[in-house]
Amino acid sequence: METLLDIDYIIRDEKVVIRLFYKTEKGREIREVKDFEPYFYVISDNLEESKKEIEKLDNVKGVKVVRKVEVREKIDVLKVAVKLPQNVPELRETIKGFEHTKEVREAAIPFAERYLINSGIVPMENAEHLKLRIASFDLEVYNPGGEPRAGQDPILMISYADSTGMRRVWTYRETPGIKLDFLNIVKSEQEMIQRFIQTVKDQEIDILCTYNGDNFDFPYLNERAERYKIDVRLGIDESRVRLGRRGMNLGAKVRGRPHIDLYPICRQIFNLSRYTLEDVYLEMFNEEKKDINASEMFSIWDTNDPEVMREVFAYSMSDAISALRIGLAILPLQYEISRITRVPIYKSSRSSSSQRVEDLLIRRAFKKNILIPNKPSDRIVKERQRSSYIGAYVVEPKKGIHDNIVLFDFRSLYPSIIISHNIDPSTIDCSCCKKDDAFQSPTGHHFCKNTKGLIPETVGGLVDRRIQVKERLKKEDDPEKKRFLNVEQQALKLLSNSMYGYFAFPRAIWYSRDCAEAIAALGRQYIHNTIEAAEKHGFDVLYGDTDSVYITISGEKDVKRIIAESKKFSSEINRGLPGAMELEFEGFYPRGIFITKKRYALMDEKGILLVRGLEVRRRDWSNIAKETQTRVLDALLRDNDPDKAAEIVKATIQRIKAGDVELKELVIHTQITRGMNEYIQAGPHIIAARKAIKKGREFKQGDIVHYVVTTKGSSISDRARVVDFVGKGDYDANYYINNQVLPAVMRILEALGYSEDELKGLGKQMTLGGL
DNA sequence: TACCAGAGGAG
DNA sequence: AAATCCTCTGGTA
Repeated sequence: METLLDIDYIIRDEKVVIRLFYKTEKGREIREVKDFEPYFYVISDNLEESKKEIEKLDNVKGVKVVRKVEVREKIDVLKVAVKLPQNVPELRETIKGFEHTKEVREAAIPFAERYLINSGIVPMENAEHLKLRIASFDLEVYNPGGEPRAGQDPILMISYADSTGMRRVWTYRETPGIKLDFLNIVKSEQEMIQRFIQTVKDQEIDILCTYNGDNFDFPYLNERAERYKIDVRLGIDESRVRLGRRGMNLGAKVRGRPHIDLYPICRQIFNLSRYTLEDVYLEMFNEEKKDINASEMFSIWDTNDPEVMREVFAYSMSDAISALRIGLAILPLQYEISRITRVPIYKSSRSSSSQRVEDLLIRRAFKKNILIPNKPSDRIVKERQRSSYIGAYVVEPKKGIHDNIVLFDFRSLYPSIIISHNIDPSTIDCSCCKKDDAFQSPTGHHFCKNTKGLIPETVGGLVDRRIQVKERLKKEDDPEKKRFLNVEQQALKLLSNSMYGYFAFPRAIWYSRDCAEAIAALGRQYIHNTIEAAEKHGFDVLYGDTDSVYITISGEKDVKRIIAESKKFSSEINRGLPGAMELEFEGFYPRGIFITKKRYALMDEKGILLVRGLEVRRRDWSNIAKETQTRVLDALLRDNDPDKAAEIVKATIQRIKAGDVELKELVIHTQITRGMNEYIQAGPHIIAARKAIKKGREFKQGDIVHYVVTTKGSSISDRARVVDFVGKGDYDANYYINNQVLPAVMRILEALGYSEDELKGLGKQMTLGGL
């Protein structure tokens, strides 16, 4: 048994050698492949001439005519084998200029990846059975000037935790009287770094986890190590950690011992207000983790108070332990994505959803002998960005409270449309099929009924496999195996749900606006028809969005009858649907309130509140407003008690006025979505961030600003401050009453049919304190 | 008051 | 570096 952890290539004696980094039952193994040549394809309008011309070029090892699939035809192209991977880009440019060349293809696939595609090897296979050794580490650094500068501020501690149970904090400060079994005091920063590196090797670690290691820990470690002329040789082949560019950010690569940065993964899979290690830990395990404000690290270190130092060492240790625990929880899904897309985990763990879909499609295309299209040029991308199309349909809700609500939705609507209608760039408007009825082609395009497209086949594969996994899941009793199967079905769902968005993504290789548009149009037809049928059936349609419909029978008190009628209805609809499609009875809600499109709340039979779109779901509203809104919803939906709701609002306003609301209830979290200088209109979060920058804090695109509206300043933006610079009690009570709590609760009361005057009175009265 | 930029959610 | 649909806020004229 073995698992492929990483792959690369080296040049030895002017020959290219692929290296496969395996973990086997016996340990680590680097296997070499020496007979795999770099190659690419040339489409030519004169194969003979092109072949002769290309054969004369330096570094070309062979040219042969091969048959490949292009869109829906088989065509002959030239396969050009070359000496070294670096010859590919050179030769591509030369050959592009040749008279008969129409296009050069597959000349931008990285060589090691090319081997992986062609060999069909599945990375991370058996990863769970081989008991991989996982470690995590974390640095604490000196930071007297606010943000630490690696050029001058030393690393103070390195914490380390691994799956064999080893725990360490290395430091070089003697603190008398402290005995902690994980604490290891060494002579210098240099020795600390060396101990860490040696431990990773001695422990034979397979995967290294960090929390933000790409952009902090590894770059910092590298720079500090460089000062001492130490090489951070953590690679299995004794190579250094390499910092590569990944778009705007860095990526720290450890050869053969994949480094997984958990921070970007957490940002991708969780939707939180903050993404500190503490917040993510709380979200995942519902446990508080020890936290020390990083900006205080230097003063703590300088003071060297034994009691405080003990806390800091414990905190440092908890960082590594938490990161390890998060890693162990998150890695199985990452393994699975790596296996399904067949991409090494270092890359797949850092991939966007469009990249993953594309990786999968490229591998499927190779299997089907399809010639892979080139990436679109920037000019084409810009052109594609200009065009838009009509997407999903949203039903105007029947506003207010309703009882006995049934929810139907189409199971995986878009994937099932892609499969059922064979939607693919290569099947669109084929000449072998006739244009069908309007339902089949609402955008005027039709899709081939004879030949399955690459994308429908791929989505079909994912969906079928998911059905099988779910079947196995049902029969499985072993909880561990159940977990693996559940992760597998999650990964399959993730990928099949990304396919529609991929079609409309301007940088996609298999971009097709027409396909995206057709999928959306068909989606609208299915939901429209369902709504129409529901109304004909005597249901009241309360709301619907994209693939869902909320219905009830107004005046009907008999819940059993409503549910029975609903089930009858869905099976009736399903009889008329194509194979892969299904309308599901999703749930029953005794009570609910619809405010506007995409904003509503439901209470289920267990009394659990389900809220969509309202302020309580948004990170850019304060907790005080969100909490109050939740309590008001609860009073209305559970207790049917508007007076109680009003009391809640009054009490909250009193608290705000009294000035004793905690800052953390008042913080508003808003992301910086563009460059700090690109704003035409800067909102409060940008103004707050600019003020913090003047005080030495760093803010960049992608960061979330955590701010409070204080009393100092004229406009709201003027009054907004980053929370770390706000003193206790320094908040603008009027803002939190009039711009946070009241709007959030009024919206709900308004939908209940309170007259505007009543509400104004309520609001005004409350604002003025005439309670 | 009307409009726009900006943010973030739903599905 | 997935799409569109939609609501709402705060700034500006």
